[in-house]
Order: sequence, then structure tokens, then C-alpha cells
Amino acid sequence: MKETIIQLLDDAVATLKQRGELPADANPAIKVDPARDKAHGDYATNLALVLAKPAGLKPRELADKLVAALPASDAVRQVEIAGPGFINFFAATDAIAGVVSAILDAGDTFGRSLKGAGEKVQVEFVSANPTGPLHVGHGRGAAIGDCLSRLLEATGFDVTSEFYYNDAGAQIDNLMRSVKARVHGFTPEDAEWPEDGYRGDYIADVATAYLAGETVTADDREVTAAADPEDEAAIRAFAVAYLRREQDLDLKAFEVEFDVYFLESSLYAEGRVEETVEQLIANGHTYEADGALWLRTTAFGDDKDRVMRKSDGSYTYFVPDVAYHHNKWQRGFTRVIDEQGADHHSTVTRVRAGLQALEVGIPQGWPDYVLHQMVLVTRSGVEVKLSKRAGSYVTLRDLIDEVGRDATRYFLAARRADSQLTFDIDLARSQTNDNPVYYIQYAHARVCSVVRKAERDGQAFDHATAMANLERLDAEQEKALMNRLARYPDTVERAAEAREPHQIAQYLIDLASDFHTCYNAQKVMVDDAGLRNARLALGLAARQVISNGLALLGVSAPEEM
RNA sequence: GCGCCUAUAGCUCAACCGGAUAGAGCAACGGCCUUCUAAGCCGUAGGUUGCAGGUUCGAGUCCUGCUGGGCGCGCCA
Repeated sequence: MKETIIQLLDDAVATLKQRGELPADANPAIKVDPARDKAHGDYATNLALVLAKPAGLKPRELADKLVAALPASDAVRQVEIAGPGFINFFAATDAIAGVVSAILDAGDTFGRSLKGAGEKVQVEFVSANPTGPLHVGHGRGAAIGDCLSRLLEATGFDVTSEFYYNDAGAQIDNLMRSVKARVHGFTPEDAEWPEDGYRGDYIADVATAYLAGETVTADDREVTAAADPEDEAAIRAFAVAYLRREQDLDLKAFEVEFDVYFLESSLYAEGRVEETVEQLIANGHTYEADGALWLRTTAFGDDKDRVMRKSDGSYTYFVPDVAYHHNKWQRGFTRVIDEQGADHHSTVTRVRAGLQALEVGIPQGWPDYVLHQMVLVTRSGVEVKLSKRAGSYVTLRDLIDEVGRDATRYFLAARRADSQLTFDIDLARSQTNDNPVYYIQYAHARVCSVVRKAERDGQAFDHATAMANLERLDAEQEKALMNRLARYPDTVERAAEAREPHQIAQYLIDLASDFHTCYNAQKVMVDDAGLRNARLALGLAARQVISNGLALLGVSAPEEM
């Protein structure tokens, strides 16, 4: 319908150009938006406002000319000029209802597009180091990153999801010392406990498993504990594998899967870190000072230069970061989105600067970043800070166990990444209309229930009858619902383009609301078979779109509640 | 001090790359189940979009300054 109106306007503009009433070089991107207010019809355009200046006319005068030049169309019932010069379109009912058959034909492909044209995109997210269970912040990253992956996949990109982790640095050394202390029977209260050691109970679990000689599998590697209390390399390898497996279980409980797990150590093993350093030196962007090797990142927009090689000879994390991103580029990812906590935002300029300094043709501003703000968890209005196992933070698993996967995913993805998020455990747990997850799922279950009743009553949905009666869906509530359904493909595209999963969550609330309104206003199971089937078709279309949208969020669509 | 993010109804949040009278949900108040799931619907009330300027036909949205909040400012990651 929207495309039809754009076409009509396009013709009208061409006509006015021929007549010389519009300058020939006026080529506006014609924007047609769904009307906000139903008094404004179904769709509206600001075209006359945009073109008024180049045309040298008052907006309303130009709107008059545009409307007069519109080709006739069965799809449009009425056209009005309103306000400062908006052109409002009232669509014919059957033109609006066309979306219902389109949805039923497309099924779970409705809303998908080929816009990405198979371009390779990588989404990197979570990327937690294997030093403990995932926390709520990782959960937010997982919800956003996973939904982004699904959105990009749905819009025709070739998506790779990737999890990067540091398996060898100073933090891992700390992990090893912590586990070793536990292996020797020390607790965080003892004087022997390592400084800044990881104090959570899970460290004791790792130590126990290590001493028991357990075997763990993670990232396609198998590690068997040596059980030797003094073998630091063995403790390190086992602890990393153990905690990676723990995180995999967290992710599995959250239904998030990654295509690739990328180890920082592989960058060293394959010589990529050395290569990167040599390249940067060769390009003349480095200098020695205070016994360290520096990169002149200020030449690429950073506010200060950065150390690459410390005076002790080891590299800062920044160097493998650059090497890693160079590797992404070499793998053919013309688009990369890094989803991270905003507490890491200082790496953005730094990594981009390092990549520019490599001078290998990577565009400025590559890669993209989606940074999410902090998550605050509350229960009974009070901040929750600790978990039993992790000690110092709320784990993702705690949340999933307590409020369920669907609600956790929804709440963590439903808000703009930019906004600080308060995760209200009481609200997420509530099985009432306070809870948007249930509100949306309930709409889906309600349609299923009606369909079941239709079948029970021997009045199962008849597609042909429904299609022949779609124009009878002319109640205000039905038209509002159909217009909402028609917006779904645009919503998916916009959400993907803006990298904003929360738009899907928001859309689904609006859709569910329109559906519930309709459901209460118009009884589906009426005697009139034509009307009944048309309404069933509308319900099925709504169910389909709810299901498609929830799938993008990774939230289930139950048939009964 | 500098950088990034942010400020919208009592609360939690939207507002479609600048559009018409800023919208939902919760909380408050009043209605709706002998009819398909009341986990629902309808209605009432609730706002100087932090403050002050600017840009323009038009600003919650863009620009500048100020104020409050969050995060960051390591030869940590």
C-alpha cells in the first residue's frame, strides 16, 4: 500500500515537472509515513512541504497541484490536504486488507528482505573472559547481540556471530593463582589468598574438579585436569576450559549460540600480533619512549598516544585487539559490529586508530560499535548486587533461573542500548498484565485458542472463503490492526539498519495492543461464514507476525497460557 | 579537568534518519465476563520533553552553553 502511494506521488511529481510547475532537478526522496492519527487517514506525506521552496509555491498550493496530478487508483479512497500542507491518504479497505493474504502466503518469511544482498557481516558480542560466570551485563550484550544477528540475517545479510576471549593474559594468571590457592585449601579470608584473586565460590568448584581429575569440553577442545597442585600451566588450562564450559551452559540456558569462538592466544600462536607490530613500525607510526613502544594514535583522532609494548616486553591488550580486527577484515567482513558494554568505549577510537595506522585500506569508522549502558537489578525496589556463586555480581544464570528465559531476554533487549537499564525482578516475574512479555505472548495464545475453537466447532479456517471476504474487515479496530501489520517489514528493516533491537520489542507491544483491542471489539466466531473466515484470517496474520517478531527476539510464542 | 552516553506523565519507557494535538504500560479513579482465554478491553486524570539560547515553514529530535546522573580517562582488559 505504501509503495502504491509512493508510485502515485512519483507520477504526480513527473507530471508537474513536465508542465514546468516543478523544477526538473527536484528529485526528492518521497517519504510516505503511516498516519499517527486516524483522522489523518492511513498514510501521509510531507512532500508538498519539502518541495514548496524549490517550487516557489506555498506548501498548500503545491499540495493542491500534486493532488490534482495524482493518477486515479482503486487503492485510494480519499485524499485530503491538511495542516501546513500534508497530503493524507485514506486507503480502500481491500487495499489495506491485502496485507492479510500477503502475510498468510509468506508465513515465517513475512518481514524478511534481501536488502543485505548476502553481504558478509560479523557481529561480535559477549566476549567475556573465562574468569567466571556471565553477569547481567553480559546478558544484556547477549540479548542485544543475538537479536542484532537475527535482524541482520532477516534482512539478507550473511551473518557470523562471534565470541572473542582472552585465554592467556594477566587476568588468566590471576584466575590460575586463585584456583591454585583453593587447591591448596585457602579461602579469600586467609592471608595466603592472592591479591585481587577471584573470590567467588565457583573458584572452589574449579579447584575441586581439578583435584578430581575431571575432563571438560569447551570450544571443541577437551581438557583433563592434571590434579597436580603445583602444575600452574595445567591449572590454568583446566580453569579456562572449565569456566568456558560454564559460560557455554549460561549461553545455552539463554538460547544464544555463536558461529565462532575466537581465542586471543591464537593471534600470538599464528604470529599475527608480531606481524601487526612490525607493520605499524614499518608504516612509521611508532616511537620508543620510557622503555616502551608507542603508537602515535593521536595522528588518527585519539586523545593520547598508546603504549603497544610495555617496558617488560609484553604487549598491551590493545595490540592483539588491532590484530584481531585486522583479521576480521581479512576474513572478508566488510561490516563488523562490536557489541560491548559502554565501560569499554575508550577502545573504540583506539582500535580504529590502530587499524588506520596499518594502512591496509580499512575505511575510517570501521568497525561499527553498539555500546550498552549498565544494568541495575532490583528486587522489592532494592538493588541486588551479589550472587551466591559469583560473589561480587548478579549472574545471568540467577536471572534466568528466577524469571525465566523469555522474560530475561525480552527485558534485556527491550530498551535502547544507550539507556541505563533497571531490571526489575518482581516485574519480570509477574504473570500479570504488568508484564509486556506476557501481554505479547497472550495475544499469540489467544489466536491459537480461537483457531482451536473453530476446529472444535467444525468451522475450521477456510482460506478461499477468507480471501473472498477480506474487504469486510472494515471496522476501525480491524483497519488499525492491518495497518500495524503492514508496518512490520519496515520496522524490521529500520531496526536492523539502526542496530536497535528494542524497536522490535516496542512494535510487538503496539501490535499486541491493537490485536487485543480488535479481539474485544469484534467476535470472530460469528455465524456469517464469510465474515468469520475473514476475521480468522486477520487473527492468523496477527499471530504470524507476533511469532515472527518474537523469533527475532529469541522469545517463545506459546500456543496456550 | 577532559571524553562518551543520558535527562520525556508519579514510576518504567516509546516517539519511524525535522512533521500535524508528544504516545504506551504500571500506579490512581470509573466501567466491561450467561459470548472465542479478564494474563484482556473501554473511559477519566496525568506534560513548559532538565534549563537558556540558536538554526527553519516546522524542533523531544539538529547546533551552542549551562545543570543533574552514568561510564571512561593505566606500560589493566
